[in-house]
Amino acid sequence: MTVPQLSESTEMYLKAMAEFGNRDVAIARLAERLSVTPVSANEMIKKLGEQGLVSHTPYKGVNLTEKGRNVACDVLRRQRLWEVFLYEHLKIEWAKIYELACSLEHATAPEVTEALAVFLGNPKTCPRGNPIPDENGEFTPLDGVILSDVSIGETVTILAVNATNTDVLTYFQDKKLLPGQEVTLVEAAPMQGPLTVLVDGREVALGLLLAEFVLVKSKSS
Amino acid sequence: MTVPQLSESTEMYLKAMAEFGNRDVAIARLAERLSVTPVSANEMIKKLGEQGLVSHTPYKGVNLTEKGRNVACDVLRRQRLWEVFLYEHLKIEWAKIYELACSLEHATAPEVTEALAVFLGNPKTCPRGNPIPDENGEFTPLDGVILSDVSIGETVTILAVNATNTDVLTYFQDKKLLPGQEVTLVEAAPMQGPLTVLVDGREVALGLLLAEFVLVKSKSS
DNA sequence: TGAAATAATAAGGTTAACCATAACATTTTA
DNA sequence: TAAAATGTTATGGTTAACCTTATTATTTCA
Repeated sequence: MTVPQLSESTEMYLKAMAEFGNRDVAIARLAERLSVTPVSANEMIKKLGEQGLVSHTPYKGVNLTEKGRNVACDVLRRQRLWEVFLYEHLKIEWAKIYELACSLEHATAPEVTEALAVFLGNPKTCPRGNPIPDENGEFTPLDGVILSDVSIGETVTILAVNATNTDVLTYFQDKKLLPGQEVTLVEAAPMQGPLTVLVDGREVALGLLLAEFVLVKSKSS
Repeated sequence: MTVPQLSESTEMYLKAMAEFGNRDVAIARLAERLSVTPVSANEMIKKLGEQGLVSHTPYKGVNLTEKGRNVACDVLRRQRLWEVFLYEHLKIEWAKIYELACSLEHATAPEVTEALAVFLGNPKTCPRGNPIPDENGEFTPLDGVILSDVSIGETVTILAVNATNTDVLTYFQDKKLLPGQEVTLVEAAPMQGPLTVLVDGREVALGLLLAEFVLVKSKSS
């Protein structure tokens, strides 16, 4: 009790936008991601705009303002620190930590965030591979490409898995598509068909939408 | 996100009632404790009654039903486990842990609660001295008396400090009135005047309302 | 026992964050 | 370039948990 200056809902909108990257996002995409109707998202974006947290260009999309981005980075920091704790210390299943950490993040006072960071040894990345912003909101974005942009035959290492939905994460977990894992792109079916990748000696078919969640690093680069 | 079946508000009402002990509590007391108006508390109690969580006898008070008590014990378990974590592992100041743990408790899924208990080594008491219910909601109530019931000259050990307000807790912390501490009752001023207790070689004056928060164990018993 | 204190209820209001439906505006694309 | 798709706004509605200001009921105690 008595943590939030900004509502949980506000934090979720800002975090979702940050996860989309530093670019204009269609309100409809945001709405999808947050499981609300586009109308609701529109209302909310209007309020966030009035608070100077986002800027919305009609028919173009929304993006975070600097103020909004600062808040978002703080939320991401809390989220990802809790992910580390749940995974490393509580031994909770990889696929579940995103959702569980998400609940905790909104209930976390700054004091707890910083003490947690110290306890965890100021980790740089979360178990899903994403960088953890430092106390000033700074972090080095991952340098990688999405799996669907890799060429056939190439072998790459997974840097991060950016899904947030537990079912999707469970699928990645089952297929061993986890950060650090080496995968080889075997085939890309035509007409937006699935990619076939070789993971740990086994072939896995991945729809393009799923493949977009996977950020990889070429062995060469 | 996606933790609560019962609202945070519901959990707070039930927890507060559990903290009052297994007895009828005046709705006005509850309202005070939760910082809401008696009218609001009445409305809420009515709803909780409809859900079978509490039973209210007009002009007598409210108490938890068995169902309500089970929920409350679960909330207390989460609360107190987080207190242990914040105090023992994150090294957060004793006086602040109640409030910080309170925020976290409502965002904690059963899975996290149990993993946390294991991580902490299934502690039996929280840093404020209160027992932590086990996963079935069972716990042994403390066997002690409140400080204001101790006789003059007696030396006792503090079992628990039941305050929940951070300012009050800070006061106890400053005066070293913490679980495990030995204190001697020196004087009880007349007309509901303060108690004077000897703590760690220093005399401390404690209003009766404050003294009621302190549960102690006689050296003899 | 009757007045004061306390408790309960009634009535009407607020806020945040949703929802649906419908109308209107702009952009994309065939 | 017009129709389809997408995005925006308008309108009105819901829910939970609060609030205030009465009014009414019960209990306590002088």
